[in-house]
Amino acid sequence: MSIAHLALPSPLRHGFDYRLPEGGGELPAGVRVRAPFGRREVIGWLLHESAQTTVPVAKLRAVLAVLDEQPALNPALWQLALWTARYYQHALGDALTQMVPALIRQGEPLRAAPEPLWQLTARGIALAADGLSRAPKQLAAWQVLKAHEQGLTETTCRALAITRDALKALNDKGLAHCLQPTTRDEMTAPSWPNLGLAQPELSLNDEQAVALQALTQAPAGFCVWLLQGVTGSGKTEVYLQHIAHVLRSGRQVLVLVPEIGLTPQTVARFQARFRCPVLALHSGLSDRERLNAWRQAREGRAGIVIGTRSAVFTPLARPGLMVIDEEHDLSFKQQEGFRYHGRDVAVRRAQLENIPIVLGSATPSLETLANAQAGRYRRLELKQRAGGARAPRVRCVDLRGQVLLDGLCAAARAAMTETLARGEQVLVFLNRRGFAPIMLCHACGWQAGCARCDAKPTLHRAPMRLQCHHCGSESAPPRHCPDCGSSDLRPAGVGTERLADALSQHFADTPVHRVDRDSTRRKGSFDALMTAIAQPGPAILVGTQMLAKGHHFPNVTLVVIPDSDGGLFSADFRGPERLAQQLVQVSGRAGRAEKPGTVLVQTHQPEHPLLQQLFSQGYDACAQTLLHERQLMGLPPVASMALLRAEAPHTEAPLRLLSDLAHWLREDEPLVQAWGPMPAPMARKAGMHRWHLLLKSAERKPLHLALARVVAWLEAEPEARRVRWSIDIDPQELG
DNA sequence: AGCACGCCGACT
DNA sequence: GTCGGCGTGCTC
Repeated sequence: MSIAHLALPSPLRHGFDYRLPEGGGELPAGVRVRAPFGRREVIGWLLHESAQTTVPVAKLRAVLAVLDEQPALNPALWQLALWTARYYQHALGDALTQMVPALIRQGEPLRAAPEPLWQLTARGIALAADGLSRAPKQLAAWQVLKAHEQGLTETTCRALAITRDALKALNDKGLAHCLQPTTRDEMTAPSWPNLGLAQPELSLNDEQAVALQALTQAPAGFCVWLLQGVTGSGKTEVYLQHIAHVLRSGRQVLVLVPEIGLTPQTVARFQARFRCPVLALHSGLSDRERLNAWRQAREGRAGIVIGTRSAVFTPLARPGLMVIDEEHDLSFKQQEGFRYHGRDVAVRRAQLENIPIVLGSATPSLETLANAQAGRYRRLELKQRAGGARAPRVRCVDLRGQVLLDGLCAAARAAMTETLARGEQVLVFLNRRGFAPIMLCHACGWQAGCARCDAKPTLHRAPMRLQCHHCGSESAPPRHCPDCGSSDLRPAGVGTERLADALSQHFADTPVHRVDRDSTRRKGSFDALMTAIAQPGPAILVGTQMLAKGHHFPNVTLVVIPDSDGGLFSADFRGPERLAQQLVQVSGRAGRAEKPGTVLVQTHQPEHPLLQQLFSQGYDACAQTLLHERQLMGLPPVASMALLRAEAPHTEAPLRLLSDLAHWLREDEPLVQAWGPMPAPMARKAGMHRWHLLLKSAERKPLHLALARVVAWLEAEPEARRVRWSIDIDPQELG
């Protein structure tokens, strides 16, 4: 009897054995099968076939159907799936499920039914270039079809920004026609045989040219590059020219960007440059569109795939290069469930596919810097701002003893007034949305608290609500203090909403734009704001994180950071690193060639060594100090770390579980240090009591061996079933 | 994770 | 009387 070992969509971390119908021949690993599982039917993945099983024969059920002839994932991606599940201690079946589009895990065929092909007719080929000069859309379509004599499918046409209307118009004029489907093998040839650039390349400065030269002249095969370029140094132009090089060799390129970076502008920049299909995998795609994109990438029809974290698993028929833009960005780490790090998975993938990968950032993570220093990554630096722009001037303002009005001191207000008077723009970066972070009673000191979390709900004004940003609960603010009955309840502290209100009163003639999750919730409102901001003339932008990433505001010449102290004393050992990155990234939003920017940092700790060093010597020096500190404390990236989280409605069960585990580890695993259990930074969240146990080891291997034992223990332990536990490998935030 | 089974409060 | 709350247990 033939036994199939399957990975099934379930959080259970082991395979399941099934009987396989006889006479099917040897099946390759990685094909999808349909199988009964409990009371339902699921789609699983064949891990391997075998002649025997440890499962009692009576329990075995039969595979219902084999869905694929060929594996869905090529050998490199299949190996990547196995590696990723093992590395992050996650159930393989669940990991595989998250690696493919929803419709693939629901059993849709791997490949689309053959589509009709669009081609130019003989008349279309003979047409002179000015024949369609009055129909720009048709002209563009005609040009693309002319460049692809072998024909293009409708899906590919769409990816090339050709509308159906344009095709129809060309068809009506007898310039193009649609051929009925034939059997074709799209896996073999690129759809962009002669890559033409739709737009000329920008000229490079010396540093950029050196970097590009290094990238393009390197021997083929796996290599990790760190492209470290200060904001405005033209990293993207280096990527684009490197990508052109790879596309010309007929290979495909995968670009990962942070969640906030996948904007229509980013995609447009790629589409404007290359005459090859550019796919954007963004959250707005329907399941069907996502499947189409996946197939196009997998069959080699897409030249460039741009996406966020999960795009790292997009199969490519002819991979040639991966680019991870803003590699330090937190959004590359999935923060729940399958907690993989998109950048680290990408590096492993590049190794398995044997292709180069470029990690780009102005403020590389300490992990990446350490890898570069150890010689594992090759480092390229861009220190000049393109076009001769100067780096912004940074001023620290000592807040001690100063009177603050809506969170701003007199010096900050004066600087803003001057800047606006010159007709320039000001950006105020505040990482707290809402009106005020606290509501308190002026008579007795009572503070509003969240019923379900150890957090203070934020007061929002429009509409007037108390909102907990941690569990999402909302309530109407009380009119009287529940403790003393006083009606003198006051908002304390400043959020973006309050700051924007105050500034529009103070600078009554200046438009004030607020950019945060609340003001950009509606679709398209972010783009509208960006358009408004791009107008010349004085303006004030007040915003959170959102403003710190990706976008450059050429009219902004003053950046004000009202509160930089939070990150200096964070519970998280990565707090200082994140603060340094954030300050540098925000500063980079300001100024351009003829108008250098100023950054004004308000702080109660002007002599704090981190700020001192960051502003006098720059990010690299600061990163060196932080790395040295990590070394002394035995923290990542010098050591390996994993975080065990446990939570339950009452505090005892998770605490006891982690205590037992810590005790057991201390006895049995001398190479692993266990810190805790300790209450999570927010010990109660959404009604759950949360505990952490931090595991650390000088070497990765003993930590992973110990974790495998921990998982086995947790899965067998009946006590653990009443606790929600999870494992976070290389935790990025201890929240 | 699903999806069942199973045993206790407020409704037709 | 039963509709449904979520605790507990199982999935080859």
